Amino acid sequence: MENTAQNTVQNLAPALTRKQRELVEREALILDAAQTMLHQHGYNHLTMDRIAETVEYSKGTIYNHFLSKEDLVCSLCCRYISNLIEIFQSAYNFSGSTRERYSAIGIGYSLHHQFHPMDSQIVQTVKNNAVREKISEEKLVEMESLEQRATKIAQSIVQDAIDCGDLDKKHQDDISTIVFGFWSMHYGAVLLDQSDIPLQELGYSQVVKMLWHNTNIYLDGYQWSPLSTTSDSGKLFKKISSALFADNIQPKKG
Amino acid sequence: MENTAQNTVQNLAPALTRKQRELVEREALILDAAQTMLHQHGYNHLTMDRIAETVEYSKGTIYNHFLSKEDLVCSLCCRYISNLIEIFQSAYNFSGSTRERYSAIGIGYSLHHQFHPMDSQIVQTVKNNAVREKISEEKLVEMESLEQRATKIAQSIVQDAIDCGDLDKKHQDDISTIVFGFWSMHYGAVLLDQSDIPLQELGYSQVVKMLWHNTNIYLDGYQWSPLSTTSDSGKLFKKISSALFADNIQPKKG
DNA sequence: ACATTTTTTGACGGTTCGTCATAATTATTG
DNA sequence: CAATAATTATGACGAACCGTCAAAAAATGT
Repeated sequence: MENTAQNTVQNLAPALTRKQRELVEREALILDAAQTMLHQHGYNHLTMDRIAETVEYSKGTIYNHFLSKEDLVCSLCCRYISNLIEIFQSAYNFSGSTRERYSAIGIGYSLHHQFHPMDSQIVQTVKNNAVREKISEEKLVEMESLEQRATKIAQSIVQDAIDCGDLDKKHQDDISTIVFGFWSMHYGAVLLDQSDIPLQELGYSQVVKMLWHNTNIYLDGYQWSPLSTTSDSGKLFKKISSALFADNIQPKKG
Repeated sequence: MENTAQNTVQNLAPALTRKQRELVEREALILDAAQTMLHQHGYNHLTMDRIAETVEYSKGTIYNHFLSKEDLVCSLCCRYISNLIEIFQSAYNFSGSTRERYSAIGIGYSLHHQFHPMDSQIVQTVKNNAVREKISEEKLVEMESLEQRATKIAQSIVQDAIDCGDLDKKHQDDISTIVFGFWSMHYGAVLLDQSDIPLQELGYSQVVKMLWHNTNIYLDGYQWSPLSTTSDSGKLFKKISSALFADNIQPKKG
C-alpha cells in the first residue's frame, strides 16, 4: 500500500494501534507480576485476586487477557519455552562438530533449568493433566507449536550429523527416536531434580553432571562421532556452557 | 486367579485388634473408591465430599484417616510404587544375564505405566511441588522409603553386572549415575507419553518401543554385555514382558 | 454536548477444603 | 445393669479461591 508514508516515525510495527500496544504491555505486566509471585511464594500462593491487586487492575480485567488461571500459567510456560528456543538456536549455531552442537542442546536445556528452577517447575505444572484440562485450546496450540519448533531444531542437527557422516546412515529413520530419547532423559532428570526429592539420600547428587555423563554414554551408544572417549568432555562442557550462557554465568563451586 | 474381592488382609501381625483391622479395611475402602473415581472422572472431579458420599462415611471420618486430600492421593501413589516394587522384584529374579535382568526393570516400568496410565498419572501429580507441599511429612517419608527400595533393586543388579564382569569395573563408582540415567529416561518418556500431548504430531509414536530402543543404545554405550547388537532384542522384549506380566497380559494390536 | 460502544470494576454465586462443636457409639466402672 | 467416661463419627460452618456479570466508567463517535 502506501510505501514510505510521510510521518512513520513510530510506525515500526506497521499495524499496531496504541490500544493494542497497551494491551500487549499490560499482558506482560501481568505475566511479570505472576512470575515474581511464583518465584517468591510458590504456586499455591498465586491467586487471581493477588495478581489483580499487584498490578492494580481488577480481576475482571485480568480475565480479559486470560481465560483462566491455568491459561495465564500456560502463558508463562510459553515464555519459558521461547527462551529455551533461543538457547537451542545458539546451540544450533555453535561452531563445532554435529555432536558438539547436539550436546549443546542438552547442556542448554539442563543449565537453563538450573538457572531458572522456579520457571522450570511451571512446565511441569502445565504438563499435569489436571491443570492441562483447564487450559484453552488456543493456548495449548500455541505451546505445542513452540515445542515443535524446539524439537525441529534438535532434529535438524541429527539430520546434519547423518548427512555429514558423523552418524551412520542406518539411523535415518530413527531421528525422532534419537531426539525423543535425548529429550526423555533430560526431561526426566530435570523433573527428578526439581521435585525437591532429596536425591542425595537416594544416592544421587549433582544432577547436571550425571546427566552430562549419561548423555555422552547415550550418544556413544549411537556411535555418534567423535566419541566422548576421544576428547576431554569436561572441557567441552565448559566451552559449550560459556558459549551459550555468556551473559548470565555466575560460577558456582561444585 | 485370586479373588480380588477384598485384597490381602493377612494376619501376619498377630496383635491386631478388631478395631485396628476395621481401620485398615476402611482405609483400603476409601483408597479404592478414590482410585475408581480418578479412573472414571479424573483428578479434578475427585473431591473429599464425593469420596465420603461414595464410601458412606462422613467427611470427618475420611480426615481421620488422611490429613489432607493430598495425603490421600499420596497414599494411592504409594500403592502404585509398591506394585512397581513387586515387578522390580520379578525382574531381579528373572533368569538371564545381568543385562537382561536390568532390562527387565525398564520394561517392567514402562509396561506397568502402559497398563495403568491413570495410576501412573498420580505419581506425576504427587511429584508436583504445589501438591507435594500439602503432603504430611510422614507420608512423604513413607513414599521416599518405597522409592529407595525400588532404586536399591536396580542398583544391586548393576552391582551384580560389575561383579560378574558383564560391566567393566571402572564403572564401580558410577552405579548411581547409571541407575539415575536409566530412571530419568524412563520417567521422562512416561511423562511425555501420559501428558496427553499429541506426540504423533510432534513426530513421535509408540513410546514404549522407542524407549526400549533407546535404553538398548544407552546400555550399549556403557558396553554392558551382551550388547544388543549380538541378539534379537525384539524377541527379548517379548520374553521379558511375558515373564513379568504373565497374569495380566491382554494383547493389543499395534 | 450528547449518544453509543468499549472497557473496567468488584460484588456475588458456586466449589472445595479442612475444622470443630455436637451427637452417637463404645468402653469402663460401680 | 446402669451410669459414666472415652472414643469416634457427623455435617454445618468458615475460609479461600475461581470465574461471572450487571452496572459503572471511560473512550469513541456524531
